[in-house]
Amino acid sequence: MGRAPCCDKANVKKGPWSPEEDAKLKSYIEQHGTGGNWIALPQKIGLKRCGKSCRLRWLNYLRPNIKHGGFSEEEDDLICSLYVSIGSRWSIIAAQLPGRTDNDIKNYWNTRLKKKLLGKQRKEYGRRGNNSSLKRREKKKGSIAGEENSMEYPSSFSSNQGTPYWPELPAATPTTMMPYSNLEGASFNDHTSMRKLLIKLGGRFSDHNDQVAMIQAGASSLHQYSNGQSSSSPSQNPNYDHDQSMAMLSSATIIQPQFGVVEGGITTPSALVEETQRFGDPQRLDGLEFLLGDGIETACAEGPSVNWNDMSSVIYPNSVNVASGYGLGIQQSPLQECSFSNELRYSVVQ
DNA sequence: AAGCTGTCCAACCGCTATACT
DNA sequence: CAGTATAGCGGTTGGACAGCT
Repeated sequence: MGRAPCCDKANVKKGPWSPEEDAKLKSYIEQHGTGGNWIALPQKIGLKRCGKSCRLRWLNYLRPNIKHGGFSEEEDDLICSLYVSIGSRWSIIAAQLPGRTDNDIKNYWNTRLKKKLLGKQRKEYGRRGNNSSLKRREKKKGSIAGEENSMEYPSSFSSNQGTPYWPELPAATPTTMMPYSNLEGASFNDHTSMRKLLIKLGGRFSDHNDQVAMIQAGASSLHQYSNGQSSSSPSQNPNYDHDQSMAMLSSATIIQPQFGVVEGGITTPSALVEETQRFGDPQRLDGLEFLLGDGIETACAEGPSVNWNDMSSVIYPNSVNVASGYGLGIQQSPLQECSFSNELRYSVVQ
């Protein structure tokens, strides 16, 4: 038996909000606050709306300082980076983007960013025109499961169609792992938001090192686009190529082949699939399947849940070393420091 | 001009987590 | 500790709109 509905569905208005409803809700909350009870709120102010609907309307539209549309490139990058690091936890991502709502970011990702990334990725593949297997697959595309499928699962990452294409990356250097510190308004140097983020993630990341590793993953992906330039902030680096960065975020930075196979690390898509199959949490791969190929879906159909750190470590093999303390062979230096904040500062010494 | 198609986004739905009794 | 209520989250839907044929 299911739980009782949160409100009387028959007497509740649905659909778009009228300006009058907006005004009522807004003025009440501005004067009295929510009272800690959204369910009771619509009755108090005479709105024939579900409490959940009121909450959503307030949070996504009426709340002060809400920004709509006009995402900047830096915001794009941050969203991509965080998505790659933590997946579709939109509320956490939104917490790093002042004035943005989780719904907005989610919509933006689903309607634009995902396509943008895929577009860049395809462009990248296209640039490598000599890739004969790619050509074959492109030719074959029409006969495979239709255009939608090819959109979701770029052929070059398809695990069941021959050798996967591995983008080449410059080896990671300490400079490419510089902390993410210059992104205006959404920096991980924002101590408070960082703390909140960590607290929120606490339930999923079992210890401090895991948390730091995860965040480092997100931070480092932003700084690897600079191709080893010492000025690694997008806004500071005169050679920063946004298009290239997006393409790299979509492919190269996610899986880093230069690390090779290391103990405790997984560095190929097929290894990722295998590892995921072992731990088996398809949810953790949601949205990333387009990076990995359609083998994922069947590979992850069953099995117990796995901590996201498992995925994070797969995607960022350098980070897993920080978190778990093995596979040290791939660390860039004996002392690796992260300066998100004093409290989060850490070091790893072999 | 009309119909079709694709895109965008507000809002809903169902689920889990958390708080409360 | 168990049961229930509420908050919050992420996925999905459907309508409005724009562009194309």
